[in-house]
Amino acid sequence: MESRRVRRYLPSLAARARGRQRTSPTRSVSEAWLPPKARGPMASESVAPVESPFPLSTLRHSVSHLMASAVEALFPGAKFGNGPAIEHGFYYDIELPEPLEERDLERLENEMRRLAKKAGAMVRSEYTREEARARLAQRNQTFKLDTLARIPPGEKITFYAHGGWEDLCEGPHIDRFDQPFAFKLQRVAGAYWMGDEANPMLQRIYGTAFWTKEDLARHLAWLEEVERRDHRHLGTELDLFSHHQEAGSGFIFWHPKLGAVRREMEKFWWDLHQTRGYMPVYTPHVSRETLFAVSGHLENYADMMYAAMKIDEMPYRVKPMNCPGHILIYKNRGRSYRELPLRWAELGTVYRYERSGVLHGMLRVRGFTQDDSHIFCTPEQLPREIAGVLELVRTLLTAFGFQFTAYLATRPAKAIGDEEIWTRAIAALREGAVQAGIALELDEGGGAFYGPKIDFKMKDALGREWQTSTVQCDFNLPERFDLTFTDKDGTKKRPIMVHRAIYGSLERFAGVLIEHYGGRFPFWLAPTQVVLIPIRESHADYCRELANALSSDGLRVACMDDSGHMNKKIKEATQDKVPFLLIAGDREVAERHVTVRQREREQQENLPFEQFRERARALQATRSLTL
RNA sequence: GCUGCUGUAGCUCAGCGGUAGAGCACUUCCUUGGUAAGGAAGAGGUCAUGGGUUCAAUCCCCAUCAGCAGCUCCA
Repeated sequence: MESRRVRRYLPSLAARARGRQRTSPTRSVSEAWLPPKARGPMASESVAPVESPFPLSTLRHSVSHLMASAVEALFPGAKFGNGPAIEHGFYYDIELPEPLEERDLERLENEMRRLAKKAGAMVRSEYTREEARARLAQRNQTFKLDTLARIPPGEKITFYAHGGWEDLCEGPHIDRFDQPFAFKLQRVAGAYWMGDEANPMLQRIYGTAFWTKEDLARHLAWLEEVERRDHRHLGTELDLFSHHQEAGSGFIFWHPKLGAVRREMEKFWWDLHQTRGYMPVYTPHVSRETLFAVSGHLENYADMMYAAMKIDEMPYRVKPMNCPGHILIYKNRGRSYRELPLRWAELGTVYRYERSGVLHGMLRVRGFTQDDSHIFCTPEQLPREIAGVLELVRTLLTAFGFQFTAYLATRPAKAIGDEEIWTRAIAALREGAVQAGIALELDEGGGAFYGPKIDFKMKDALGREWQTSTVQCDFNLPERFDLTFTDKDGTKKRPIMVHRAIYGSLERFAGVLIEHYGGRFPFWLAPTQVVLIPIRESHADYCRELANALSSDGLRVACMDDSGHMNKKIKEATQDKVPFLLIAGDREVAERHVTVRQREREQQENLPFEQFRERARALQATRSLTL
């Protein structure tokens, strides 16, 4: 694997790998509830690659060199950092006296094309450390000298050159530039040298390359589709949510249309829980600070918590998590083994400080509602409880049309609780997965310090992966709060606590749903499910009658009975992505029919209203993903 | 938080050192139309906020707030 070999030369790759774990199963309990950024395979990469002796990543790595040489040609004095291939392309980190602008990218592309034509072969040369140092020092390449110094003794030191421009690099590279390939420079952003905040910030130029124009075009089309589905754009376009300067960043205002979606999410969520023996609990948003001292949040999590407020001279805090509240309910009286397991669930809104630069639409926010639940059980009950949670996760994610993968995260280096309890808990997680029939991938050492967990990554309609659901064993909080239950033999024993969230955060899940569906919500979630459009004013009564009937079935219906032209109403409802438009004129009124325009279907159909009504009821009742 | 970019009508965006424009949306009137924009008129802006430079600032400078692309971070 190239990337593995390159890593020694390019330590920023390690940082990249770390960054990627943000969305990977190594996230800790709180992280699981924080919105990661989606990353996903390019649609174009699923297409069979053109026959080539070199993998795509090698081409991209080489094109990053080509770009660097173009930068040096246009901006003499540039100092080069690292320039690896990455998942969807490549980048190069470069220090320049002036910030680059987007229009510079076009100049660079032209220069790259010019250089590629005359560059010919890429030539590999091996040097001694001293020679290499001299070559880099002569060009005053201080970052490269830094990189050179990090190459372990005994390793070969190689340079790759094309068209007279050379770069310290382990390779491998393509053989020549005078062969067909297609590339595009995409954007400029800042990036710390070696990924360390303490280091100077370089300018990172991102680009991508493919062997053919067609592949590149496909990739760019995919990016456009991602752009089209961006929940922030759709949120404005479809009047779903907003945030406000007056309210501060990272806080979401759900508009009525997204409110309707959320109500459906909540209803569905609660239906699933009620039938699985969960009980609802509600806990306050603000508590005395001492509660979070006991829980350890103050000690370990203070950076993420909002400052204390004084009430009656005592410090209070807004909650960053729901668990301490649920624990207080548990501790409110003595507990018997007879009542375990206790399964308590709350849609609990929490507030966490996130650095301003990480906020992102609904996906990373400062106030959000977790679909939080805590299960208090005996060690013996653990496998059964885990199985129950996993089944619930599968049921819920599948209902929205997500595929998912589950990862078992085991004991990290820094952990509390003795070996034995970890071993038993991990065995319980495995056992639960077997019972639920869910395959586990292993994330060795990826558990939280307080217990092992299973994280889920779900894949959306564009193939991007998101982490939402998580199931975590906790040995820490039961200790800290001295939770007990009285067992059969009359002795006090320590329960195990399981934290779990399935949506994770309603904000983030809703944001992902918007992108997953591209704003075309399935019938049961659609903010407006049916729109009625009378052809003439004289048909409005009929339409209102039908609207009332559908409305009494519990559906969200709008009757566009104001004056105005039918065509325009059709256009508006279509743009709102309403699943069904029912149009009625003389013919329909006479026969008690409707003409149905179904979203994204050319063919419209004329059918008895009652028949449509049955169909709508069925779609709603089954939470069907298709119309 | 850091680097860069951005902030003009509800939305998308023009524009300019001499206090502003378009399209859509909105309001009113006309239009009764068989499947994606009927017509006309009107209203709507402290040009993000606060300082500064200038005879004069929406425009130039600084700060703040907010957004965007990344980086870093996310027990």
